Amino acid sequence: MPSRRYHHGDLRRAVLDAAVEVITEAGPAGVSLRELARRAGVSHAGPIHHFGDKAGVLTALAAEGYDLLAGSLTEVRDRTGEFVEVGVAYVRFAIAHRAHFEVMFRPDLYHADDPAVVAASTRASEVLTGGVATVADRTGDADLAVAGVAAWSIVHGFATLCLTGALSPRFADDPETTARAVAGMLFRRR
Amino acid sequence: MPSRRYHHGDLRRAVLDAAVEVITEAGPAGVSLRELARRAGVSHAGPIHHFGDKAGVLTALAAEGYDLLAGSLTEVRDRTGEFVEVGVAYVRFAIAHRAHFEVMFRPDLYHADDPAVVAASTRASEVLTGGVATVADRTGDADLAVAGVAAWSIVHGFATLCLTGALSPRFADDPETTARAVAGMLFRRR
DNA sequence: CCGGCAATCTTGTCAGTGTCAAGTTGACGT
DNA sequence: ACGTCAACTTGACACTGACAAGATTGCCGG
Repeated sequence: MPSRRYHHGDLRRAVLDAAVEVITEAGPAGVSLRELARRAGVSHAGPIHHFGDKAGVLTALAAEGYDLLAGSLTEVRDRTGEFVEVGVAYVRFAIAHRAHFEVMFRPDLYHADDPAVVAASTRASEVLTGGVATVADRTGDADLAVAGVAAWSIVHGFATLCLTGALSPRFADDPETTARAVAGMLFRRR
Repeated sequence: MPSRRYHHGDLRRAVLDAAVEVITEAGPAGVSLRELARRAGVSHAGPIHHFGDKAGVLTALAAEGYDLLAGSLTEVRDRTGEFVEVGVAYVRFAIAHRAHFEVMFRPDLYHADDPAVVAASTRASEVLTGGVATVADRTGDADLAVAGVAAWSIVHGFATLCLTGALSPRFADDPETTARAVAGMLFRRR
């Protein structure tokens, strides 16, 4: 068994997977290029060829995260047609893909101006802020754009508070249900 | 002028101030103990005596941040009596004390179980979640605790999105006004 | 006044890290 | 067979966090 072939095969993916592992275990601050290389079974400078530098690894992870998020939100919107469920899906994504999420909103860790990242993040935010038009604001006269920001804010804030452990266990233990209740306070379907 | 006395005078404060500077310039990831020591004008191991380790510096910063936040929220609540303004104050704090705020909600960067931190953070969250009782939920029948989480979520989310640069300039340029509108969508005074 | 003493800061050192330059391997087209 | 180029290795350098040991200083009791 060639446990150490010269060419890895898919080092790029292996490094990203290792990054997810490490971040899950120790947070984004615990990531080191050399550790990722070790887990992927290559020499310490192997990953550089694929990502340029450390920030490049996290850039790829952020782009992948925004892509997954946009896809997930779109799917839920098209399947359920209920805007509140899109918000719940946002929270579900943050918890299921915690490592990605924790990197995505730390622009100081990666190259935030990367085209792939901005494209994917724009796509995700548009599903959220745009979908607002499909529900009734409970006052009926609010600015739709402001409502979009409000929707994004409330689900993003809830997700962040969940992940940082700021919420009491009563809410953190069943985040999806809590998220539905919280999001429902802001919007409700017609 | 003794530009380099052996005893600094208030190294602790100088290091914390330097940390705020660095974080403002390069984010929490750009902080290095040695750089802080350099800016404070002491040798590379000077700060360790006061903070134990690098995480200790950020722990002190987080505790200070939660303290400032709790004080600010309490002051606004007592002065204005309007809950929405407490939310606006939360956002104002995040922007005015960006460096503190960016550390506070990254528990992987510091000793999150530090007594001073948990005490101050509890104090701050209680002002927010507790103040909900003073306003009317617009449906009139929601769980107050859930409403507290919603309030915290929406202002925290908005603050975070502002700081990460995720919002369009139209909203990011006057965050306080936008925050008032966003918070007003969730609650309004009786 | 003065002698220790503890807090404060320095110096030296170590393993670990990010990044670059140069070399090595191997696959693939011609 | 041969060149070529991407993928990876090896080696090096400056920087970092952490620790140990030493130097300096303010201070407090006598």
